[in-house]
Amino acid sequence: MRYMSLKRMTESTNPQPSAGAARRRNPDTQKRILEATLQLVSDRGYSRLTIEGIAARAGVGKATIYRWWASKGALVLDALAQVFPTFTAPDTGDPDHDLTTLIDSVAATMNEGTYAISIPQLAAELSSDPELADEFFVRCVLPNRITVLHFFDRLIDAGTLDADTDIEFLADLIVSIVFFKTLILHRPVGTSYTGDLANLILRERLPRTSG
Amino acid sequence: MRYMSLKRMTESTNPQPSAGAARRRNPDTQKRILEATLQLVSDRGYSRLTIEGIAARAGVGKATIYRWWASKGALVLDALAQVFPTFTAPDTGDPDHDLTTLIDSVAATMNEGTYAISIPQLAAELSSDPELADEFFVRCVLPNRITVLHFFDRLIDAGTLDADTDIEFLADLIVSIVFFKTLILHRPVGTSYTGDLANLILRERLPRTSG
Amino acid sequence: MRYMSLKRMTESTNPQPSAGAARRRNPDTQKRILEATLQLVSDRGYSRLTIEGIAARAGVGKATIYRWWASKGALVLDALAQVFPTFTAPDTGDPDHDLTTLIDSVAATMNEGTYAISIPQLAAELSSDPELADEFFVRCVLPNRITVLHFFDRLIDAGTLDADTDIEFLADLIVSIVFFKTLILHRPVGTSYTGDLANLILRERLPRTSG
Amino acid sequence: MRYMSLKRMTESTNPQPSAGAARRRNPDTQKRILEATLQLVSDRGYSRLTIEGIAARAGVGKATIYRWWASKGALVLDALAQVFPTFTAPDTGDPDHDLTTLIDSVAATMNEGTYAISIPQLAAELSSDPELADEFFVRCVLPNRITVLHFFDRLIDAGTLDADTDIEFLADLIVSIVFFKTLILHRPVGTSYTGDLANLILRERLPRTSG
DNA sequence: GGTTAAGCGAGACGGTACGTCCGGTCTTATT
DNA sequence: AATAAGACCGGACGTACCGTCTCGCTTAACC
Repeated sequence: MRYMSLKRMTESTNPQPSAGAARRRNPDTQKRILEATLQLVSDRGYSRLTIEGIAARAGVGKATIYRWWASKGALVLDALAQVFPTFTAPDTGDPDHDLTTLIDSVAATMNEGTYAISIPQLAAELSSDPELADEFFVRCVLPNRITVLHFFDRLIDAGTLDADTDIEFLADLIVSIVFFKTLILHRPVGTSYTGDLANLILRERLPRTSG
Repeated sequence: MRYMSLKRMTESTNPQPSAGAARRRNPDTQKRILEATLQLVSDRGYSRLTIEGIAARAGVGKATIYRWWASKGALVLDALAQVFPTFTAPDTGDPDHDLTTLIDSVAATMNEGTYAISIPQLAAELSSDPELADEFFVRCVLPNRITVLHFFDRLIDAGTLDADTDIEFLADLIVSIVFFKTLILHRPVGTSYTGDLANLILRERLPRTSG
Repeated sequence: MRYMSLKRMTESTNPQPSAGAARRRNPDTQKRILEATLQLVSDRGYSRLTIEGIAARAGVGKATIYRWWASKGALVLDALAQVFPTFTAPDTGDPDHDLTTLIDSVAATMNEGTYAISIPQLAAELSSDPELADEFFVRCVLPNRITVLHFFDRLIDAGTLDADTDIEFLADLIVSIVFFKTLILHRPVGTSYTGDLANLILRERLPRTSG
Repeated sequence: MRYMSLKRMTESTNPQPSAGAARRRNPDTQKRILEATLQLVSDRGYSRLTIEGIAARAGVGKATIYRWWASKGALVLDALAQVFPTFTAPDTGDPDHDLTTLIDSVAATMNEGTYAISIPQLAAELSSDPELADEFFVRCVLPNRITVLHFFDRLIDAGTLDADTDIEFLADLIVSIVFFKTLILHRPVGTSYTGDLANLILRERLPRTSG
């Protein structure tokens, strides 16, 4: 294995609500809360989200929410994680096509309304709550990161990439740039950009200006 | 000029408080408010910042703050912009040294307490307030981006980089990765990482694993 | 009989929990609940008493309490009634001594911590719940009132009081003044006051100022 | 002066809201709050009164109520004190008539809806809040007690009562019995009862049964 | 140099949401 | 079948800040 530096692969500490005596939660109630949360976070964004609003929308007492989630951040994270996609990398034999498709699917996710609105604000929350950050990493980031690393593994096996290529760097590279472009700069990542990235990775060639 | 795609170089809309009849503002009062804001944002972070707290700390009425700034975001941005550094690129003739120094200074800024705490939360705010985002870009990002682009200009003039290199891509690349590593993943950007980036830019060589 | 205007001598409606099918109640459980109630009402007073607190202290489910008592008032009343004293009037042949002893024992009860704390607050509850008021009357007031009336009967038989004395008025007089002094004004009823009352009753002589 | 044992004649500590810097209250707001409080306490009784309900009815923020009153009890007391009557004793020369009129007016007040509902519950509150009890005494009880004592003074001057009669006892007697009969037992104090009391006071004659 | 409009501190105010407590009902598992 | 445990909805609690709004006071600008 080439990427076992995934040391943060802690098991999820998530909705197990502390107590030893296995409190019995009502699955229907939980579902209604998570759905209401997703609805409202899409509609209004994380910062205008209120626990009262969620409770009202879900037809639930506020205390029920506080019983099972420690904070607004934990609730939103849980709700997002339920629906956050896990992409799969195609394997057509054409590395250029496969890689651009993979990058596009990452970019598409970042651009999707719900995530575009909620992730920057959630990221702000995570930056002051390491436990929550870990949970986000484990539940949303890690599965996809593994997909990407497996993909590069395949390229190495096929001889497209050198065996000693730092594929974790490549994963970071893709995610950083796509994250920054879409969520911070709010600029679309178009096909030309995707091609530049693929070119950089497959042929170690930095992009040139068209002019 | 190779990077005149800086089309967002709008003039600052900032503390001009709309009104036509030149209001007489007390510079001392403004200073106390901005200082109090910086203090508190460093101590507690953006989200726990309150206008009341700033007013109290500055010994100022709340209305005075509302008179001059449209929102908490505008105030914090203004306060940060007063102290946000403008890096300068060294020019020793050794491209590797100059470039790693430049990247290090960007990374150092991102790691400094005040910015590490406030920028992710401010970024969240910016993502739902385009005008504020523009102002941030113009006052904090643009000057440094110009520095970086000038630096790459020099490398082109010296023949270190090809004349048609997409230096805007290079600037994005550095900022994206440093931003992501430090502010999102909270991982330090050490010398090895800096070297990898310099290597990639100066020699178009992706990093390899040590093992 | 001289005082059969006790028309409110309704039978207790109390802890018969309505239902037809003779529920088998666990006597130990009931006892633990009543004891916890008494404890807590003494410690914290009626208004800071909570059903949850009682259930926790008694090691009992809340539903068990609701099953057997209709309200917090009914529960507290039941608990108090278990321990509320029934005084006995002495019969030494000295009317002054016997009467002052009797009044003192009423006053002493009113001053006892548990009752001093709980009775005013219970009285407030009774004033908006006639059924509960009736129960309180029958279980706590009536037995003692009968004792007092019997006592006055004896004084009439002994010729100390006229045969047509309105002994219900006398009973009201004693209770009213002692209740008001101790529970409303929080002023002790000392021996001088007790003597004044005895003097008024036995010799129809209003008290004079000492000076 | 025959009754200067009114030692509790402390000056009101009431709505002077602590701070030295004389916070400026809006009289209109205060009036709306007090009116809403009176309305609701008459309608629903003290215990079903909520601060939220008062705020809503008065069109006021909850915080405004909490700013000026320390507790529900203090607010209700303030509201009641605004409208609590101050009786005047008639002086026709006929002591029997004057005294029965005076007692009747006390009884009538106790029977009036608003007071009948709120006073027992307020009394319960007072029994665990000595400061509030003092304020109630000073603002509602004391003025009327002085009236009663002045009345008995006149009777002494007129020779109707002995000069050394303990008129404070007489005042207690009237209030105790009327309070107890009306507010605790919820029994009306009719003309026959009033007459008995007057007879007891003016002629030192305990009542006899009619039969 | 006196007037006057502004900036300003202080903080009252109507609101919204917070996070907590408890009431009273209902479900599940245990005894 | 009664119980303990406790989840659940709902309503109110008392608090923190929001952004707006008077108040007087001070101070600079223009008569």
